[in-house]
Amino acid sequence: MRSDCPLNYGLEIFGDKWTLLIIRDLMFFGKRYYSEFLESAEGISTNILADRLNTLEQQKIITKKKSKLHKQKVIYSLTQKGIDLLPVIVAIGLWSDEYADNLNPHRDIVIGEAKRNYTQGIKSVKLRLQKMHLE
Amino acid sequence: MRSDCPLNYGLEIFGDKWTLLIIRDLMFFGKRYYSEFLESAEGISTNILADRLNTLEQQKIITKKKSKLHKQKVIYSLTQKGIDLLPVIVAIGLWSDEYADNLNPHRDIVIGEAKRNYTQGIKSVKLRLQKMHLE
DNA sequence: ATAAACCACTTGTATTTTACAAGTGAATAG
DNA sequence: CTATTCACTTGTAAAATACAAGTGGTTTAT
Repeated sequence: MRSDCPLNYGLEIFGDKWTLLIIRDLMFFGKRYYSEFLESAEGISTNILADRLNTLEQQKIITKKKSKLHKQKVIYSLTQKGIDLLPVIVAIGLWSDEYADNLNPHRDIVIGEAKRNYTQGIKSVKLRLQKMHLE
Repeated sequence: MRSDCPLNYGLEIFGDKWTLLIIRDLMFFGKRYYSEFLESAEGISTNILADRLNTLEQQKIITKKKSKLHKQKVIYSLTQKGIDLLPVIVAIGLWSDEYADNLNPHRDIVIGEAKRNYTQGIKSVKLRLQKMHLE
């Protein structure tokens, strides 16, 4: 670790161009399989995806388990630590909504209530996520 | 741009291990000079710092101007777009407070009121920042 | 039963980014 | 006039990323 600054702690884990996109896919788009992450618009490559999934598992932000129905499929899920990244993703999304043009508005994902004061929105989406990712 | 996702917009600009640390230094530690950013604990190298400062200026997140008192010094300041990154930094900080050990608590920077619902905290720090960075 | 396709990766290599050390030129201090 | 400060730039080695191809089990189709 480079310092004891909390911002730095986060950045050392997900300070890159891909990690939070994987979290987003788990969080908002309900993706769970390796192949599903590959389909996302940004076009992550296979080795980078494998690397990030491993790091996220080590950091206990996601868990990995084999599907019992399809033995060759691996199911990735968010842990509580992962779900708690929601405010980070929301904050970035709202900032981008404000300053970028021609984006698919973040509002559609976070829902209107969250715009002004998104604490409540975060709580409700969190609850939904906690139920959703049991399998 | 890799996609029209708002999260991705943000990540393409500050999705790395250094950019938000520079914003933090401007925002919380009142740093304004190139040499001051170099002094931070994480140890950014000179070429990376120069590169990030340029990108941030292009993105209109910071402005650059020569000091009138010291002609060899350059003053960096946050624009409104930069100040509005506060919620992102706060969100990362609070997450880290929750999940990392032995960190210098983010609370000390964001102040107690911000913990539960940091919207108000964000507003007050924002106001201070807007006044502070006029020169 | 066998072949084809699927799935989650791994491997190899070229390209890009980062880290580290040193250097530059203008400005200021002694 | 000399030394130091300041904001960088440059060169190069090391690391990370991108792209293409391959691997080894698993499931599907015939």
